[in-house]
Amino acid sequence: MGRTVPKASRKPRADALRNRERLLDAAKRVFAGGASDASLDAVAREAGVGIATLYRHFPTREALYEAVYRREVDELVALADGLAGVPDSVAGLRRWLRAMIDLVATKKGMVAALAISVDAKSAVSARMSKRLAGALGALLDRAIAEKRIRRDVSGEEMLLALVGMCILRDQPDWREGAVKMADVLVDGMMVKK
Amino acid sequence: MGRTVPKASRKPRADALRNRERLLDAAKRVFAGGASDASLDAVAREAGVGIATLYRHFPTREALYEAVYRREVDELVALADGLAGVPDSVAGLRRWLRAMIDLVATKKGMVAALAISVDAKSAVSARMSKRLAGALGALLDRAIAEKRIRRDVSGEEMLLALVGMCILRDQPDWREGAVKMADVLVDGMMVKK
DNA sequence: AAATATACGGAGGAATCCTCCGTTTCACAA
DNA sequence: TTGTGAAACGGAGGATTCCTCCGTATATTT
Repeated sequence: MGRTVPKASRKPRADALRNRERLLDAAKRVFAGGASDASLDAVAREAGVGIATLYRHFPTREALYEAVYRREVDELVALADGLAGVPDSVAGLRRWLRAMIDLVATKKGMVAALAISVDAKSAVSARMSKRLAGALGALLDRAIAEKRIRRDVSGEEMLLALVGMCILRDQPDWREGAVKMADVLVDGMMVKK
Repeated sequence: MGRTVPKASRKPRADALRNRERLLDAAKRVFAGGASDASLDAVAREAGVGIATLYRHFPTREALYEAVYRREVDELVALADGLAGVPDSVAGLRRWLRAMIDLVATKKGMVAALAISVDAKSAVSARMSKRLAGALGALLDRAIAEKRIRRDVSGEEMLLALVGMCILRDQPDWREGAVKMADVLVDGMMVKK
């Protein structure tokens, strides 16, 4: 019996925090161009840190992705919150989709991360897409409540379609096409009147 | 100057043909469940053939994909030809999209193959998506000519969107969602009247 | 300063990719 | 048939990446 709580856990070590930051910076740098399939060894090397240290901080590739892109996901979620107050719900929806595409356009690595997060066995960063789907779902729900769009498309479905549309393509004209298709998607969801 | 054609090229060797077949069969079997990232060593092993033989017949992973899925692509192209004669052009379009999704639903490995074919540096099986985009483009063009859908979406763009929407997802309800989104896409493309 | 919990680095086994090269087999002609 | 050279074969092995194990080093606490 006695203390099932082992210890009053001490303060985290300074070198651990420092290395975590270094790894995140290195990962951002390495994933920047969309090379999200870069070797983790390379990331560790770039960070000037042993490979074991990387794995200790981020047990899986997805965990690293999640940490790297958490901030951007946060931003998108916040944006959705902000857009909830906009008068025109459909316009808000369109704006959010555009923001999502924009972000993806700059952080191409994130798309792959998202894809992996959805693509099977990744319970870890599935949370990332869950949150995005939730944010998008809220926007959809509002437009649905106003009877402006059909009600049988979930945030998750829409997000998958959007991400899917972005995931391919390396060409420069990439963004425009994605925006266009996103708009088409919204057009298709609007109830005819 | 006689024969610029070097030789009256002899008949291909029997063992070469046999091994090619074996490799294709093995690949079909191995890729069946969508495990299109299976190791090529495994495919060679399954075929009971040396790894070098695999690489000799299919220099790249994409070349193997293309060979495996050529038949299905042929079918879709043929279907598009057939649907060109259907009275309702938009209905034909919808039917083709559905067929594409159906095929993908059974041969999940093909999606990954397609994705890879689009995803950068794969000149080899880019042909596969080119042909599909062409087939789809023809259907679109017809509907455009009849002024039934907007004219600024290309076959390639639409295919990318569709494939993207399919590429994620492992859940059983997968197909229905994809069909729904494809319909939404078409709805969004129809000119309002 | 000593104790100890915590973190570090890198060696190294396993898997995969792909090439090189010596050996074997087949198609064709004599 | 049999000989011969072109064509195909197999698998060893170097390179890369993944991930774990474990001995060493260091920060925090007493």
